[in-house]
Amino acid sequence: MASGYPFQDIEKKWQDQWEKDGIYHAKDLPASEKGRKFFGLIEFPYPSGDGLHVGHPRSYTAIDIVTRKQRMEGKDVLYPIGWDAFGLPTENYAIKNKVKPQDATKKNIGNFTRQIKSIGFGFDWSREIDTTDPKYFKWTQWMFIQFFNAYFDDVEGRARPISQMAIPDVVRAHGDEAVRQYVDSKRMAYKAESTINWCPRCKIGLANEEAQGGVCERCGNSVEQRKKAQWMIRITKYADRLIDDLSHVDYLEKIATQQINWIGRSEGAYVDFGIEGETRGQLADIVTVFTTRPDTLFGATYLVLAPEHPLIDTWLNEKDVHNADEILEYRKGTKLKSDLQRQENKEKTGVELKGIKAKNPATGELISVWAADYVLGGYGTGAIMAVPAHDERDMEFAKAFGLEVRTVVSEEGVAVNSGLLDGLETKDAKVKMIEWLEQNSVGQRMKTYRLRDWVFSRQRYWGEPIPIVICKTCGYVPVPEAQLPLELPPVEAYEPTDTGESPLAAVRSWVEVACPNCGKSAERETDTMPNWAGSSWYFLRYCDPHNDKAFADPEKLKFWMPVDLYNGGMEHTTLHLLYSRFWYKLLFDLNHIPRECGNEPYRKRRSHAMILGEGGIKMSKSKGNVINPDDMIVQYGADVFRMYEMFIGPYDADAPWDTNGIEGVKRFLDKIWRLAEVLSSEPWPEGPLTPELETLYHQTIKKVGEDIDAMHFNTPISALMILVNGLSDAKTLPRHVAEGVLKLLAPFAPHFAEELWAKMGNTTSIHLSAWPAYDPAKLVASTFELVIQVNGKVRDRITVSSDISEEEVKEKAMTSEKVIAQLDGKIPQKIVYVKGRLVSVST
RNA sequence: GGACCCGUGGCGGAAUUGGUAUACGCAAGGGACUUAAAAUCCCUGGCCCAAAAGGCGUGUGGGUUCGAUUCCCACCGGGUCCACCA
Repeated sequence: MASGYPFQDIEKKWQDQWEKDGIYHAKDLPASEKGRKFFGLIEFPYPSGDGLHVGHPRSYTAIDIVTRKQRMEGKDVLYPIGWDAFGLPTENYAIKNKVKPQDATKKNIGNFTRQIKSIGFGFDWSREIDTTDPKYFKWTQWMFIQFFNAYFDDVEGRARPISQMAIPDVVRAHGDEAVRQYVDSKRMAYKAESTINWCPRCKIGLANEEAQGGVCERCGNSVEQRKKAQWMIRITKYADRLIDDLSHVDYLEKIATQQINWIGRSEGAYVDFGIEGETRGQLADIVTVFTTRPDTLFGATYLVLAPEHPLIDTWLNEKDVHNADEILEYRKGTKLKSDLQRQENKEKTGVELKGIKAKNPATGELISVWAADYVLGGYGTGAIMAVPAHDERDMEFAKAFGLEVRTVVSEEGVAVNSGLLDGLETKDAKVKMIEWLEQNSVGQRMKTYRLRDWVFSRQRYWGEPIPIVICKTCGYVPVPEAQLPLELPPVEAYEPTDTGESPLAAVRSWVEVACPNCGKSAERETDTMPNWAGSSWYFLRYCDPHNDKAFADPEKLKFWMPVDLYNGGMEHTTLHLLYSRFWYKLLFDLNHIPRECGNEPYRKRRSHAMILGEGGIKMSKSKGNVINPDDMIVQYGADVFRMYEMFIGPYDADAPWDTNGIEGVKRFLDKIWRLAEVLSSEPWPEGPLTPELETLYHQTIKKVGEDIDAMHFNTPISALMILVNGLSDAKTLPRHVAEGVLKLLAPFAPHFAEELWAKMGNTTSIHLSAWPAYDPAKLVASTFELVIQVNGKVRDRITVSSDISEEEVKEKAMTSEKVIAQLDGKIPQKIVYVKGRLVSVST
């Protein structure tokens, strides 16, 4: 007896049929039809050699369910798929196995494609993209050149073509070279010497976002600080917009919060401290500090500079300091400390810059100046005014070195010992102090950010070549658009170098090139782009993936953008998600994205959680607890696998894999299958449902629909189980109800529902059929169970008519034997009736 | 140290957002069918009590309320992100 769902015979058949009929192909419509579109997006996968993880299908299925429902509700759905295929693991694999990264990528994509297709997602494969395809990265390179050719207009608060930038006369007066340097210093994509995070294991420079906590995001090794000329992108200019525009989009709150924290805006003031040498008197130098508490300036009893602060070099060179040896020694020690060590040991260390004094602009006092590594070179101005009375760290330092502590804010939060500020509350004192600073030209209101510019250079092979030629005469010259894409040359060895030079530098035939501008011999930039480049705009390419005239036709962008629902991992919150929002805004400012698309790429962002191994520990090869999707599909079929991953728990919570749990879902589908066999082997038992089942059916339609919209995927499956359990006892069953159940099931188990749908005689796909509607009038049953509470405890339950009046309810309550027994003669003080639910009697 | 989140049966988890706690599923025990097994079907199932009645129960202790898993306060435990950020 065939007791189960024969998925082997069915799933592949429908996958082929759907592909043949193109039922998942999104149609490009005129922008005026925008109301009909739905763009659902999952983060396109990195095709690693390990193949698909069970975590991938969790989010793909979730968005598959949402988009299938949208399609059944009549929307023109775009649910695309592609490959984010540049990156280190592939390159490392290629090096180890002596194959070309291109070939490894091709093989991995093939494997991922096979796996993903076997799960039956409604992806529009005709729009498949691959970031390593020259036809794709041509546009990544083109965009980089647009950024190179742009500057940020601080007045308008947006990026503009650099050709429109005004050159100050003073610069112009210094000649062409000065103008060129000035222009280069203003570009949105610029090359600059900077201290970067260097991972000695991966042999690569990392962006701050990739080196959080001082360790390499990929390998976990602790990073070193290295000075290197790097291509950077000026994301800091967008800090405010990246924060402020979050209020116009629907992101999970923790995602928005994390981005805001990462950008780290803090408001305060710059304060200038004049420097005096002990022996030489007033010097020309000024140390500018940043503070969020300008109101505590009167309590600033010393100054601290980061050890790498450039003014220290000046004072060393000019012999203004008396203890040069001590200072150099301290600097050396600081350099050796990795970020991790600095975090572990928070004891305050430092050295006084003897011979140097700073003048507190508020008090006129001369205060000592120190170098200490608890002040970071990369944040604010790299120098602080120390107010030990009101800052814990300054206090620790002051204690360690016996420095003066002066209280300037009372415990009630009122300024004291602060001259003009005395008696003011902190908020007002801040305002007044900033006014004073500005009037006396010793400071100004200022915002600072934790966010740094985006380090965009990588010293590896498997990435997009940065399309710049470096010419001795002309400086940085972009590769002409007609010569794009600039492809990677074949290379003998992909190994990264310890010197921090890209493997491309060794390919002289590729590096040496005529300057596109003057024709003289020049060299190509040999750094490549980070893997975040191609993923920063891929959703735009999905709108028009085969265009070879532009990255996308503006008319198509107008129709499809923004993305309606974007799902991805929390780990990308301060990486891909932040970068791509920035990239989009930059293109938007430069008029490459139509106004109609809006200034944010994603309308709604949600996040999946992890699937853990059995027992709740993370799946890993070393623990041997990895579940392979391929095995699950062979054993249970795609639909059971999909449905189990949804049933496993709330979508936004981690959940452990449970082999027994998947059996339960299998039983559920098997049960429907057997039910359908019974129904189709007899004359159809046409006839009405009982009133209870009729109500349950309509309630289930409502619940399944609302839960899908709310991204709750475990509860609608429970609801469907309850409905099917009920219907399996029904004596009669209308055909439209049977079809309705299949439709509700279709987003979750698309092959299964399609097969039974076809068996019922339907000739077009269930996935193109109309989503069932519920009748609000049928949501309420004709009777309900009235709960009667006495003093908050349930004492009786009676079945009553739904249209029972409050008076009748109270009457029933007071005549209940159990209530009478409980009251024991006492007179109720209060009777509360909650309509359709319960009545509460209290004494 | 800061920000945010979470504590419900043996397990994964429900609970209309202040209204019957433990839906649904798993595992377990008992039974039916079977020579037997698998599959399937039926029954039981928070704790205390022999059962009923009753009492106790959503990490702990308080509070608000006719009524609290839900709201407020304190504490305990766990998690995530950030962190010498001035």
